[in-house]
Amino acid sequence: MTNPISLPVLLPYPFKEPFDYEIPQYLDVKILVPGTLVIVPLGNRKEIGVIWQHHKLPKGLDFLTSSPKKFTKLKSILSILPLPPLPFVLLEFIDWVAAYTLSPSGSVLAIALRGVQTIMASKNHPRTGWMLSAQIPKITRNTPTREKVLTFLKDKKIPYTTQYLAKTLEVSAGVIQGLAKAGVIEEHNLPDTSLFLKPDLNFNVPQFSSEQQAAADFLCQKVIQQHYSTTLLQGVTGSGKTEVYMQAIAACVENNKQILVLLPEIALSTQWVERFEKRFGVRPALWHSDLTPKQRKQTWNAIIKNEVSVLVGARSALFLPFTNLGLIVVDEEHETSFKQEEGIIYHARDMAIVRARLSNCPAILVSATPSLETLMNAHHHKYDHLVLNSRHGGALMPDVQIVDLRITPPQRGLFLSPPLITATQQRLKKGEQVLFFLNRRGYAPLTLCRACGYRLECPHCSAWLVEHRNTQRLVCHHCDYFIPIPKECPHCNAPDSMVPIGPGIERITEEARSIFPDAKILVMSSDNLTSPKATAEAIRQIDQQEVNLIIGTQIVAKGWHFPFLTLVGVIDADLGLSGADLRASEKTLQLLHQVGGRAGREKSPGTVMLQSYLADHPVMSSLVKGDFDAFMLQEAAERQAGFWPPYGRLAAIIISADTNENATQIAFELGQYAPKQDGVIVLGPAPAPLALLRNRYRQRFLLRTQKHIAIQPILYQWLSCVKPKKTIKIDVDIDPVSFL
DNA sequence: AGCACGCCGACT
DNA sequence: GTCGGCGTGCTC
Repeated sequence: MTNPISLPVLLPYPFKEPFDYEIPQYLDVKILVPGTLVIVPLGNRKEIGVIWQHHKLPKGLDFLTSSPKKFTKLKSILSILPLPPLPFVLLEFIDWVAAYTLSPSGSVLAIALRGVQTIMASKNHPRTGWMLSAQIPKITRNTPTREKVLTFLKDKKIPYTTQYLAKTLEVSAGVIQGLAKAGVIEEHNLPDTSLFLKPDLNFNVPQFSSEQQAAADFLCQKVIQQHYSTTLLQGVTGSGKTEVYMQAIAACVENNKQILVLLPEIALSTQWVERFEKRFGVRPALWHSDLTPKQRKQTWNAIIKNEVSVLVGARSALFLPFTNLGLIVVDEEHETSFKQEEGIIYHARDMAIVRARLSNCPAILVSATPSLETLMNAHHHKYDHLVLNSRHGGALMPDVQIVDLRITPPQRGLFLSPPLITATQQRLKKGEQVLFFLNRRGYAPLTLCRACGYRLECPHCSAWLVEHRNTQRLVCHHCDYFIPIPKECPHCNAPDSMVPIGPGIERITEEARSIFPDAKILVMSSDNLTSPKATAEAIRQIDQQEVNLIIGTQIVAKGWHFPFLTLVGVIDADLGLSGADLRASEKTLQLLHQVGGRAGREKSPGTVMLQSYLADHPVMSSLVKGDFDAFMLQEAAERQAGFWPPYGRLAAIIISADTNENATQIAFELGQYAPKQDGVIVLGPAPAPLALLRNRYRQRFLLRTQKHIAIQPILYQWLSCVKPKKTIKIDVDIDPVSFL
């Protein structure tokens, strides 16, 4: 076979396919393997691209037929970046994700290159330092300053930078330059920071119960086999799941393979890193959107050079150029924040499994409350299933009680019921911690005029404005709109007539302050914990028992370990059950189970009190009985009948436009071409639940197919029937989890 | 994505 | 008459 004269190059921009570029004489074709990072001309600019290759995608995802080449005059590749090529599996993975999510592969590549781009911008060469030369030539002139430098470097095993030498030895940079010129010292690359030290596997091996040991052994076995597999590690809250899978990480490090751990939120990484450090004596590498460009570049480079063994990160870490991946762990697998909702819409948990399959390595999904999809896969033996039933260190599962608000309601206009107040007082008196949970930010979710009934609504979204008393504002939770709290009704001008309806955590905090005046209260919501640092500080205050009453939203339901917490009060257990969301029950159960799981994780037993008007709801009885799986199986049975996920495939099409007319018009047009075939159901068009969002009018379709029917080719064909104006956007959400 | 080109309104 | 708004289309 003769050498090709051109090669496909994929650019990190919304292009469906790679472009072809000629290979110039001065570049060796043999080193231009797929994955090689190159600079190519694009229009009148220069861009980073990647030598691509057409991958055969599995049935159902192979619908993209590449268009016949019409370009005759090709431009040339300009140069090659001095970096190892992207690993082959990453290229495959990018094409796979692009096809699955119906996005341009260039856009997916852009996620994978978010660490390399800065290399171009910053002219940072690898940092170098100085060491004594192997053979020291006779020094021509030996000055005191030169002597100082030589004495310092005498037995040094690592290089020191010019800057460091000049500063600590109080000599000028010229002295060092002079020594270098004379050949007395020579330049060496600095070792790539100490960020990526190898874990010490025996640093602190935990004591395991027999149940934990068996699970750890099983996972280690999987890691040693190095084949694709997925294991669900399901352990009740506080069962020591993390320690168990860290054992698998150890086995993988011993195997000299890389490990990727995905967490749903960067806020959790602080506590996770601490646990990791306690176990292995070093810190893992980190990857999330808050890294500085420098950290990003360092980590990316270290990954592609195979210098990192363990990396913990958020969703986008899936697209890092691991060359030698041996294990992927998805912790808190059920968390909906694994679903990326903007740009490329993908579910990191599902894509993690794809990545593991392509890399032929095991994946571990970890949760106390697995998602229905995962639980069903385990039940149908698609996944291995490990269960940890008892809490670590002999702690007991919390006692869950329903506070029936029909029988013991709070005082009028207030939200804490007498039983919860009494229990809280008892716990606080004993020196224990209490948590009030309400998944609602702000003071009150709705403000209305007592005189005319007018409700304050966001002008840009179909949503009420939420009062935030701390900042004296009414804010929209869907866009950045806000107004000062009005003194009079904007509609009828009645003075002092605006009243807050319903509770948010600010209001609960106010109530708690008056009922428990001596309590040391800590509020935890995304409003006051705006950085991982602030979150870490809050966790520290809880850990050190500087606070004893914690009032929080969603954020407290994460995998925190609060050893002194013994009572959890759920202010409104019914919240979340009202929506028409397919997953309303599942999500509520998971959330309440997780919050409840924060209680009684050490010596003192914990209690969970659920304030509810729906005491007979199956979700409530499941929580009381603690039979999570039974409820989920019941839920699954109901979905099976209608081919809802996980028994069928679901995709949402969201049309958004500048005017309602444009949105409905294009929705109508698309509706004309709706696919009609057996096993395929189209719902819509209908206004999306958030019919107006950020000034965009939204219409929605839901497409549901039976499991054996690939949904992507159908969508691809359907959507190619219309070519909307640039101002109208059509987004596809495969496997939607949110129905807004 | 970024950038050029092109067609309409409101200015030195 | 031009300057510049952004809607549209193209990049191998």
